[in-house]
Amino acid sequence: MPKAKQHWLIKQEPSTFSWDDFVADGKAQWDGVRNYQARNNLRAMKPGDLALFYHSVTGKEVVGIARVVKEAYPDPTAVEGDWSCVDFQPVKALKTPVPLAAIKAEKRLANLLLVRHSRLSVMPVSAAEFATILELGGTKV
DNA sequence: GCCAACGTTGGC
DNA sequence: GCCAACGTTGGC
Repeated sequence: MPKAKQHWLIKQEPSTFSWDDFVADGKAQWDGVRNYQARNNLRAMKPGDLALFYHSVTGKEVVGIARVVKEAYPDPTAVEGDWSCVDFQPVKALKTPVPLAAIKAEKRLANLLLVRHSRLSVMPVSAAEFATILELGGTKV
């Protein structure tokens, strides 16, 4: 039996790497993570897992869905330390982006780490939370 | 642009 | 091992 898919949320400033850049490239090496908690989350990802793509700072909204295509491997951009990255490819954009304000207003998302721990850049999301955000975004996988 | 929250660093 | 200082992130 295959294990149930895990769900994640990955954050990026669109001025650095936006959803549009991601779609244009067709894939992304998610490198440069320098936070242990975020790194450990990257390492827990399996190919096929789905991740919400969130624009921080400017935008502040979930804009799309990405799929893990390669599990964690050593981050080639790390000059020192023990860091990892994974590869994603875009699945689809949300029909309607889900802004942070809407997430905060939704009771079912009160425990979302994005709200409770706003500085974490890679975080797990429960299947229910994932489904709720897709519902708010008017989108099905 | 400011500030709060958090992680990391370094002195003791 | 504690804690103050500092840097970074991200919401407002």
